[in-house]
Amino acid sequence: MAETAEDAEDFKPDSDASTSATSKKRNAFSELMAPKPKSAKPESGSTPSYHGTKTKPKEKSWRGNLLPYIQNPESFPKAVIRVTKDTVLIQDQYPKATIHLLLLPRSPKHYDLHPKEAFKDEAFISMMKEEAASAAKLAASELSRKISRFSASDKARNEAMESLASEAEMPPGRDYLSEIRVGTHAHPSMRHLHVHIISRDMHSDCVKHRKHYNSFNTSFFVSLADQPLADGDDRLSTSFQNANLEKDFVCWRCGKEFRKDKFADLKRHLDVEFELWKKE
Amino acid sequence: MAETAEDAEDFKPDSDASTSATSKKRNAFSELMAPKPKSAKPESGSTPSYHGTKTKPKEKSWRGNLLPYIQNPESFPKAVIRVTKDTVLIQDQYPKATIHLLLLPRSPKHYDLHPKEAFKDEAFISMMKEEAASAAKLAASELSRKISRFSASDKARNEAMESLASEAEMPPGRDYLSEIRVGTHAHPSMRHLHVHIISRDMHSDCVKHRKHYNSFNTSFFVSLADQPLADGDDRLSTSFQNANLEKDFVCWRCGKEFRKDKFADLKRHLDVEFELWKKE
DNA sequence: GAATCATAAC
DNA sequence: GAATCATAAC
Ligand SMILES: Nc1ncnc2c1ncn2[C@@H]1O[C@H](COP(=O)(O)O)[C@@H](O)[C@H]1O
Ligand SMILES: Nc1ncnc2c1ncn2[C@@H]1O[C@H](COP(=O)(O)O)[C@@H](O)[C@H]1O
Ligand SMILES: [Zn+2]
Ligand SMILES: [Zn+2]
Repeated sequence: MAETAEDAEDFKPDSDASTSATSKKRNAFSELMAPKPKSAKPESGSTPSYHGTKTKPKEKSWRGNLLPYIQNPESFPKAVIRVTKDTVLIQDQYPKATIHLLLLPRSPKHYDLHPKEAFKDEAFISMMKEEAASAAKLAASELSRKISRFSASDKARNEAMESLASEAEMPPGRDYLSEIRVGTHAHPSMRHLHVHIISRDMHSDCVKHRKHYNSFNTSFFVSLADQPLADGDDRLSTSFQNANLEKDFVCWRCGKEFRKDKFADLKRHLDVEFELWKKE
Repeated sequence: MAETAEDAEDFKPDSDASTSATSKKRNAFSELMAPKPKSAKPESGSTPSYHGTKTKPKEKSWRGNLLPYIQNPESFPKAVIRVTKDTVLIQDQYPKATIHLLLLPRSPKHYDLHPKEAFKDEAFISMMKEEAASAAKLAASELSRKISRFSASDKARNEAMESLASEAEMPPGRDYLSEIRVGTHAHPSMRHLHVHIISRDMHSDCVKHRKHYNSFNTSFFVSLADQPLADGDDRLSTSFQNANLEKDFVCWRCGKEFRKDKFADLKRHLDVEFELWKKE
């Protein structure tokens, strides 16, 4: 999420476009959540320059770090999950939950717009909702792959699976899709339009500070289903959103509250919740 | 480890004596590495007070947080692994590796001394080495319990185990004891004498900054076997030890170096090494 | 020792 | 956005 409304920015060169925050295996789809170690930089001059003139501060270059995935998805086989006519689906490089993907529209006409502007385009929001729905199904099945073995509600189904039962006679099993959330941050930090496809758990080493948690667990997180937002929607208020990031914490699972200066306590609580949640 | 040599300290009350940094199960021995959620404070006035007079700055009270384990081990059933005539063995509350225990001597005559002083006592160092050797075996067997299923060198042995072979016909298996290190920090932060019993991996969420890594992976970590140190041993030099904490990183497993301002890179590398190491 | 907060520099 | 470094306050 962006630092805090209307910030003036310096012109700074950027470092690497794609280092990873986690490790283990490598392999885009099958290893859905495993980030990557180093990897390529954007190939060409992907960041326009305005420096020299007085007013306009040059945009920080790291804000453009999602563009290479759009322009050159084949260069990021570990990160890119799917490319369709209209979108690129990637692994978030600093996943804030067990599953965390980003859906990027390929249309230059839209990818440079702020979500609230882009989603006014009816055909565009409609396309994005469809692509996101399909991405969410993918995320759900990957979540299932990761935690089904701990799941009580999947027990019967998994046993039927073992005994090679046919789909028709298999009990339904856990609804993983309901654990996947789809939406944008009210104040994105990364320039190119992206929709988060994320599991609810917030169990990740990459959740390191208050804003990480609150940006996904307050109204700062805007469901794609709510787009386009009506004029006057609270969520369009900058001060409202800045305040959301500074709020006390509320556990996504049980509603327990933690003072905003008790992030470490929240983290320990999330660890416990994660274990229980897997077992649901 | 201590902040940096000879520091002047303010008089401050302490908060909680025993919160935990990890989560999951609870159960001292069987769940060797699982820390604890809250737990008791020291019962009585365990911290002496000198305030009032001019020079001596009152010791920070958190430095006394290991004392309750010694004075009242039965109050910490999740943390305390073993109590013998001479020592208390506990889980480190912020484990810096897969296995991380602390061995605390019970003798008030020794537990307040700096390691370099205490270990001059021949009977004492001898006792501590024996207790530590036994604690290390315990740590090794717990390490085995945690990672043996990934281990190539344990494969044959584990299969023999499955088929209920007798110990005599079982292949030897991995030497976990060689993965356990035993020693003290050159400048401990916690007041009461404690010996670290720690697996080599440094794979832990609690390893959060440079000093965490370097205090266990430079000469700042003093093997118990090297005690008592000879007069004139480099490791008794404060400036030498302060410098150790500020050094570039060296991977414990492959020797790869990382600039000291690349801690995040080191962490990613340690994640990779951990996966490979488990599979040895 | 752990943890929160603020601040550069990428 | 991530990451390093310094600084209180416990
Ligand atoms: N180079 C990158 N590749 C992939 N994801 C990234 C990269 N840099 C940042 N991110 C993620 O992009 C998201 C941007 O968040 P926001 O702009 O607040 O919606 C965060 O979830 C980051 O973890
Ligand atoms: N309350 C506590 N209970 C158990 N271990 C602790 C506690 N506080 C700190 N520690 C550990 O004690 C060790 C002290 O390190 P040092 O004084 O540098 O040898 C570190 O490994 C800490 O994680
Ligand atoms: Zn909860
Ligand atoms: Zn290495």
